[in-house]
Amino acid sequence: MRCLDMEKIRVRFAPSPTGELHIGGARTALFNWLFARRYGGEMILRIDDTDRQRSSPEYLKTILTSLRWLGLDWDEGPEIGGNHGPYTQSEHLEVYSEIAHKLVEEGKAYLCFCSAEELTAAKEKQREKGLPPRYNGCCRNITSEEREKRKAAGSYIIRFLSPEKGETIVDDLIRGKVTFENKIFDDFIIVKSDGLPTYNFASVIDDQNMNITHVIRAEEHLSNTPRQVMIALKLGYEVPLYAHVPMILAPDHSKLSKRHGATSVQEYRELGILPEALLNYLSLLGWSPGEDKEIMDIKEIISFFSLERVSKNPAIYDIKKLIWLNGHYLRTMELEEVVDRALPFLKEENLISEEIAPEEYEKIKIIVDLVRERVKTLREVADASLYFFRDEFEYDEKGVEKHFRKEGAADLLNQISSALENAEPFQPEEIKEELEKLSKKLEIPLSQINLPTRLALTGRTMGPDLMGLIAVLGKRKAAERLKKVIDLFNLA
RNA sequence: GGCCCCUUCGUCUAAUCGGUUAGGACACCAGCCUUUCAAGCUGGCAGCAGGGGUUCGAAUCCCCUAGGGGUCACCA
Repeated sequence: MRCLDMEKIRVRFAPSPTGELHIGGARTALFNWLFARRYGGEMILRIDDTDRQRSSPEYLKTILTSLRWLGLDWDEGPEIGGNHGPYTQSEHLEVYSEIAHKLVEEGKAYLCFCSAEELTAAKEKQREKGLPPRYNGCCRNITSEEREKRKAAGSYIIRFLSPEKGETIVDDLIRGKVTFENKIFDDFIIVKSDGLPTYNFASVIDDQNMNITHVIRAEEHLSNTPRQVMIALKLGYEVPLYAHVPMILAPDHSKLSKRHGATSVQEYRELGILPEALLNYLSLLGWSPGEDKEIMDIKEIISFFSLERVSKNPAIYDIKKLIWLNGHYLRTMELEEVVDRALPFLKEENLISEEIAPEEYEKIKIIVDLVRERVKTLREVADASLYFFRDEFEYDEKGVEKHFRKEGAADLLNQISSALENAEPFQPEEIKEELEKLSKKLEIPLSQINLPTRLALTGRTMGPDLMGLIAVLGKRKAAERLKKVIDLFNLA
C-alpha cells in the first residue's frame, strides 16, 4: 500500500488508439483529470498501443484532439513529453521484454509453445463441458533443455505462473476490499508471440515506472486487477491505489456501441454539442456534488470532486439530458461566445463565407441571439437561421394550405407589404406598430397577420420573434419575399 | 457456466452515525406567459427489486432470492 502523504498524486489516462474517444473513455479521462486537479496532482497521458493490428496513428490523433477539445490537458504525455517517457508503449518495448525474461529466469514465468489454434480448441472443449475456459498448464514443466531447443525452432509466448493457493485482495477506493481466490486464475499470457506485452503486463510496469499513485479506470477492469496485483507483487512493486468507476451503459442496459447512435466525443462535437455541456453531463454520470446542484462550470466541478462521492452502480446514458444541458448553455453563455462556436457550422452549411466582414458579424450576432432561445445544438443554430442567409427555401405545406390558399390572401400580403413600407425606422417596435395598425384597420386579430407574414418570409410556421426577424431581414427583402409568394403560389 | 461488482421515480442522482411527508434534475403531463414555436415560471405524475431477520425504529445493518453488468482473449 502506498503512503500517500509523502508523495504527489499521479494519475494516468491510458487509451489505446484502436478507435475514437468514446463517452466512457472521456468520462474516465475526466475523473482522472478532476482528481489530479482537485488535489494538486499530476495527470499523465499514456498510449497503450500494444495491439499492433488495431492501433493506428489516425485514432491517436482524434483521441488527442477530442481530449483537447474537451479542455482536458495533461502534465506529461504525448506531444509534451515529461520525465517518465516515453509515453507510448510501443516506443519502449525492450523494457517489457527484459522484465518478462527476468521473470522467466526467476521461475516466475515460463515459455509456452502451444499454438493459438491448439489453445482455442482446448478452450472450446472446456466450454462445451461447462467448465471455465482455462489454460491447462501443459508447458509449465518443460525442461530448460527442451525449452531452448523449441525456442530456436519457433515462436512462443510467455505465461505468468499464477499461484495456486491463497487469495489476492484488491483494495478499491470506491468498492472497498475485493477478494479473489488465486486458484481461479490460470497462467495468463504476459508476452504475445509477436513479442509484445499484453495489457495486464505492460500496464503494471508502466504504472510503476511512471510513479502512478492512483489507477482510476472503468469497472470492466476490476476483474483484471488481481492479475495486475499478482504481477506487481512478484516484481516487488508498490501496488497503486485503485478506483474502479462504474460503467456507462446504453439505454438498453448493454455496453455502449456504435448501434446506440453517437458514442464518440467527435460525433458530439459534430452534432453541435458544447464541450462545457458534455463535460458537465459526463461529470454527473456516476458522481454528484452532494447537493442539489447540477449545472456547474469546470472550476466548480473540480472544487467539489472527490472519489468518495463516486457511485458504485452503472449509469445508463440518457442523451436527452445532455441535449437539454447543451440548450441551457447555449442560451446562457455570452452571446459572442456562442456566435464564434456557431460560425463553423454556418460555414459548413454554406450559409456564410470563410471571411466575414465586421458588419456581417454584427448581423450574425443578432440572428444567433434571435434563434438561440429555441435551439439545442450549434447545428440547429444553422438550420434555424437558414432563411436569413438564403432566399431560396421550402415552404411549410400545411402552412401554405392554411394561410395562403384562401380568398384574399394576395390582398392581405400586399397590405402587409405596404404596412411594412411605413415602418420607419425599420425596427421591431415600429414594425409591430404598423402591423397592429393594420390589424385594427382590417378588423382581424394580429395573429391572422403574423402567421402569413412569417410563412412568406421564412417558409415556416414557427420561429423566433417575428418583429425582430423582419427587422434583421430588412425592408427590401421583406417586401420581395411577400411579393414572391403571391406569384409562386398563384394567390388571388 | 465459474468468479467479481451492482440494485432509490422511465433516466441521472440526494438522503454524513439507522429516526425525512424519501429531496433535486431530465423526460412526461397540466396551467401561466405569449405574435407562432420555444424559453421561462408554477404545479403534477412517478421510486427504496422481493423475502426474511436485527432494532423501539431500516432505503440505510445482516442473510437469502431475483435481476442487471463485468470478466474468464496472443483486446485493452
